[in-house]
Amino acid sequence: MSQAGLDLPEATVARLPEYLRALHHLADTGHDTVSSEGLANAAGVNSAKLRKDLSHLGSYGTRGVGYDIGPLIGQIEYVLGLTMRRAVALVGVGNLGHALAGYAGFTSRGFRIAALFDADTTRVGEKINGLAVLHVSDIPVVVKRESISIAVLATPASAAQTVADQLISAGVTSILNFAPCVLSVPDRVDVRKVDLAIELQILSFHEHRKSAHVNGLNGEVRK
Amino acid sequence: MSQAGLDLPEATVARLPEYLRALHHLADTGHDTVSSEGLANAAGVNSAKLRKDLSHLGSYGTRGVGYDIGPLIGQIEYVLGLTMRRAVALVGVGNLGHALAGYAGFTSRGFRIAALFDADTTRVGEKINGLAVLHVSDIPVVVKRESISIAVLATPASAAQTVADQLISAGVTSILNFAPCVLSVPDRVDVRKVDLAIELQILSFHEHRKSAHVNGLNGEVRK
DNA sequence: TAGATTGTTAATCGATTAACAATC
DNA sequence: TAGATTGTTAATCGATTAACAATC
Repeated sequence: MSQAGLDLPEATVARLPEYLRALHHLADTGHDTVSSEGLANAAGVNSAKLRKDLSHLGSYGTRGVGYDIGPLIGQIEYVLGLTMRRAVALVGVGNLGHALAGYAGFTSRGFRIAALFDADTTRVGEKINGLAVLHVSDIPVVVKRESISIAVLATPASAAQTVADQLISAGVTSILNFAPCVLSVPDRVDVRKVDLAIELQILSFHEHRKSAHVNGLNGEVRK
Repeated sequence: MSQAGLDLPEATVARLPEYLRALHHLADTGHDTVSSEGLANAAGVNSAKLRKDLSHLGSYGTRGVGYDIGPLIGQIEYVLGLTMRRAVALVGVGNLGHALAGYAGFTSRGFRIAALFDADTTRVGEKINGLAVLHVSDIPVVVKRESISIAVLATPASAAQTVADQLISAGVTSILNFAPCVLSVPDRVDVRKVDLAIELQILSFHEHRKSAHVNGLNGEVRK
């Protein structure tokens, strides 16, 4: 009863890639099976949560023994749609985009950077990892030709919405947005956002709380 | 009754930086007040959630009018601990780390990269944005001297745990981890993880589901 | 069989949301 | 005052967790 159209809780979907990474690591280090406790530790969650998550995929464990690593990798990759290598477009090869274009993790974990775009004509033609940077005006033609459905957006915030609109009308239905702004997109398009400063600000909140604690304050009153 | 030791729901903490970004944008474009509906749109959430979140900070709105942007920015920055510019250490100036070292968003949004480290002696001494790369063996001395409590980890996964241990014993209590691995740290240390391949894999899951839908399948059965 | 471990249940917890009284 | 909008309530929803029966 394992299905692709499977409706999984979003929280589970977000953890499956971490399980997958941990399972690959276990496989690489010579393991064949792993207990929920073992895999949970490797993935940084508790074992009840792990078992609950995996139970949504169907039954890949054996009571008293654990999970068969090989088949479980196959099932998670299948559910995540990683049985094909997905083509990704990257827009914006500035500081961050340039680094993302060279990021080995994309290649090793199911993706292929199929096109690079930038609005700056002086960067067009430049090769990164053997792939030439194209002008953003080529987005419609190239995205269609390469059947690209996923894009990584690494432009300045001021350009992000316009580029997103162009990507979407060319056929992109998933966007990973590194620009610090909110994108407005049709319902059928999925957006995930990574904002590096926001991550640090969340940590800053906890630093602030920790220092209040050290001062023995239960609620350092402002002013 | 605004307090620093304030216990906020984690979900609220994670959204405050987004509100802050939207508020700065509104302030920059000449606005003085904004309604919950207006700010919610700018931040990509619904207005009920926004009002609930802000209610935890105390009362900064006026019924019938909206929120005063200036004071609200001040309050959110205060709660997030951004009234001081926090010193950050960055370890690993490879592909991604080099880009992060030059990321303007860190500087403009409350942080100061105070030290760069790498294990590769051939990179030690190299200057990035005017700051020299130091060897990881300098972590204990420099982290203490500069009172650094936040670190960004952009090393290979194989080195991440060892470097994290060194950072923590030098006094770091918050880590932003870009290495694709789980860190084990004491309870007092906060870790946030950014895994670029995982973000794409989550999008891939939704792509897979969308294509199953197009095929009219309610549950494309496997095999 | 005895020991180990999964898969599932049910209780609990936290987050979201609509609705509206309070109030500017 | 009338209109607008906040702050709060209460219902709902989804996620987490401990515990344990099922079963290898």
